[in-house]
Amino acid sequence: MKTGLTKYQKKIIKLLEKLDTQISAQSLYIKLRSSNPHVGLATVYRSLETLKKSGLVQSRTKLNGESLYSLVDRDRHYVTCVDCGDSIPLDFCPIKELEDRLYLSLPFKIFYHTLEFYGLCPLCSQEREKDKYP
Amino acid sequence: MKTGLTKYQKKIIKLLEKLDTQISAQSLYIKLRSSNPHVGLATVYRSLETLKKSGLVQSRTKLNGESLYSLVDRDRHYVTCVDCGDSIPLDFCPIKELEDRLYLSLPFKIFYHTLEFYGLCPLCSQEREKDKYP
DNA sequence: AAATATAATGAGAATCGTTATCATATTAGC
DNA sequence: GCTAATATGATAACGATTCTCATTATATTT
Repeated sequence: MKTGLTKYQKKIIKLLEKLDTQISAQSLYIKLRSSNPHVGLATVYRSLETLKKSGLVQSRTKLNGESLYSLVDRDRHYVTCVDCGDSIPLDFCPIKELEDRLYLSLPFKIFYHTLEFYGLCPLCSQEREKDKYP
Repeated sequence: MKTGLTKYQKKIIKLLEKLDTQISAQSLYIKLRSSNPHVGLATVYRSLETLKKSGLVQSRTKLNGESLYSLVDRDRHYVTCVDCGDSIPLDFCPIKELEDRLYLSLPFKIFYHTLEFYGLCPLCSQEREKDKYP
């Protein structure tokens, strides 16, 4: 057998496929434990690291420093509030075409991209107005 | 005097203007200390946090979890190697127009955006080839 | 200007996600 | 099956960031 992927790397890929959402390493660890009670946290981090380097998994970092992982083909982007940290997904990606052009023009083998917008969500915006005129 | 910015917030803005590059909170702290020997690290983090929330400063997160800060108007983006972590800047931004459209269509007050491409840099790509055929 | 309230600061402890260590277990090559 | 290489688990260590709290500076009131 020569898949190049270890036992847990394969389990993690499967899990990410099933979940079809971004998830933190810690949460992934919890989920993995329910069917593999002896798996260690380090293994999850190591596997994700390897999968990232092999171009199968991508990550984005939340404002609090936590990383969220997903399969590379999830081309989804977010608008994030700098105040409360909440993210809402966008329903389109304007980058695909550009990525293809970059792929040709740079000596870089591009696996994926992240695109995020940061600002104030309606609620936090509203809170600030309240504070101004109490 | 009613600028809304504290003493160190102003110093940090000045410094970021002068540097005209992204910088970590820790490095900013070092630089700030050379002219303000008693400043505390917590103040730097607090100031950056406040400046971010007020839309004057932006940050992006490196693969190792460290945040880099810059003034919001630096519309620069990067291609980052998932292997060595090195980033090279792009000399254009394809998002500006989109951001304006988003600004109108979303109930979000958008301050800035981040856009990053991840993949393998030429060197790391080469290393892997070597490993395959040693 | 003095008195009081409010916000900012500094020093260091605490937190938390992540990474390194190392002994053990598993897998791959022969 | 035997040996070498790789993966794993438990836990310690790490590092960036945040929190705590006593102190200081700033703003507001009198």
